[in-house]
Amino acid sequence: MFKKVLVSEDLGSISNGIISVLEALHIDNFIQVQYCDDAYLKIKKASQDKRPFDLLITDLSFKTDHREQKYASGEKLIKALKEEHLNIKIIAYSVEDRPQKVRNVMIDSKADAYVCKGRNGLKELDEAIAAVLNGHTYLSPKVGNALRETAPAEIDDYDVEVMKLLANGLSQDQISVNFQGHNIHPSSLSAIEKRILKLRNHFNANNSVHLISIAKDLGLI
Amino acid sequence: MFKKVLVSEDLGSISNGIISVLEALHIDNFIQVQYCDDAYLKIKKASQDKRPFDLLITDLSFKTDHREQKYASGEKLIKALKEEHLNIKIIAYSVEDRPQKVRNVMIDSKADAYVCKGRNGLKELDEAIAAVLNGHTYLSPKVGNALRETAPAEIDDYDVEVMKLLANGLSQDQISVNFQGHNIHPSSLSAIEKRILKLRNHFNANNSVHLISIAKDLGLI
DNA sequence: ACGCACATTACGGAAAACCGCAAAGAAAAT
DNA sequence: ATTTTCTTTGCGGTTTTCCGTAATGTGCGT
Repeated sequence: MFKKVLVSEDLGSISNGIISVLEALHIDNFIQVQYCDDAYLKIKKASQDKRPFDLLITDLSFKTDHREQKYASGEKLIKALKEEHLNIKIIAYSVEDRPQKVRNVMIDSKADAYVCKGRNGLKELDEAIAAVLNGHTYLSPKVGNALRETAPAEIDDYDVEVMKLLANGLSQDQISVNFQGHNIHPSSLSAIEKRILKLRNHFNANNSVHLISIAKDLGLI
Repeated sequence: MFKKVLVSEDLGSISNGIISVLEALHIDNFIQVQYCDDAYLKIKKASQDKRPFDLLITDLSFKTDHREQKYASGEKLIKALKEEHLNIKIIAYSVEDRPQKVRNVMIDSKADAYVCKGRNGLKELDEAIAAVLNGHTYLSPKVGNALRETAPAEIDDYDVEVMKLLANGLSQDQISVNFQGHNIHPSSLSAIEKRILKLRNHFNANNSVHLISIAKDLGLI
């Protein structure tokens, strides 16, 4: 079983739940942190001291406050740790259940498991720990098909930026000018139009207003 | 101190946290449910049996699943209970921190306290229980000024309906037709235009997209 | 160098949004 | 009944969005 676990989660009430799972598994060597940066520093330090953590359970979204954070989200933390190929298993524990998000975390950031907070969250977390321990990956049943689904035309950073500017009240023309000013390409009005059209089709939106409404609901912007 | 408490919250890990607070207060007569409808039924039943609950701690948003729910959200549950003037105190416990939402829950649904989930959520929950016990209301510091802010009273149901339809992708023309079909007045295209203009001015929005983006952020729609 | 696929830009027309002002209607006051 | 005021509707003109299509550019393999 895992010997040393780090729990990164800013809501005190939730980490309580995680810890009850750990205790049920007789894991008593665990530490809690509330910021991604703290998690990163503690893991690095422990590794250098030859007393490494072997499991990280982390939330994805953290409320921002006054403290400046280098790793603002769980994804970034996970990706950073995995890129240093530290020998640590990572379980993402999030309310987020959108396939796209799950894909990002599992494929891009390379987490070992993705557990959805929900009615069965703690039970699934328990299962995830067992799976990861045995070198497998794990996905909550709710998002189990996220990786198999036909990857829908990716929504990339460019798309998100366009939608953000739209939501901030810029006209397509202004977005074009904005992109030219920031050397972002493509930047022509025509290109902006085309991209918005692609997004509208992708989300089955009738018009720009509808599109931004949907994107907001999905938490894309 | 409260004698009998109901906790309504669909995320198991969070209700664990709530319960640890209750236990610290030596309240051991509590029941957990994961659906608003269950909460309503249990409270009604207990009241009829002359063993009423005297405190309800409830989340606001519940993930939907296959089960049809009469009360889909915490607000509706709170409002229904308060309208029957059962003698029960109610604390809303939510991640939501938008003033408009807080106003709705406190003023419209008539909750006794509003606690934001967050780093200090459990501590504040503890304070809220104490306040409510003494007949006071309580707001998390983060949303403490939500009720004092200049209430945007001039946004009425009609305005909200217009914005909802806009957000759902209807053109101003289609909204006009929709209103005529539902006998809502005014319904002319010109009137819709004028209303949207008023809303844009009110929220300092550049255009309809911007308006709907703002309205979503404020929780109006 | 050439052709080919794909990305980007350009353009023109129809629809919708945006904007100001005027006409018509309804309600209230005198 | 008439005036006054406010609400609702109508309308013309400009800008922006929407949509199809065409032209240009760019990278890549042969």
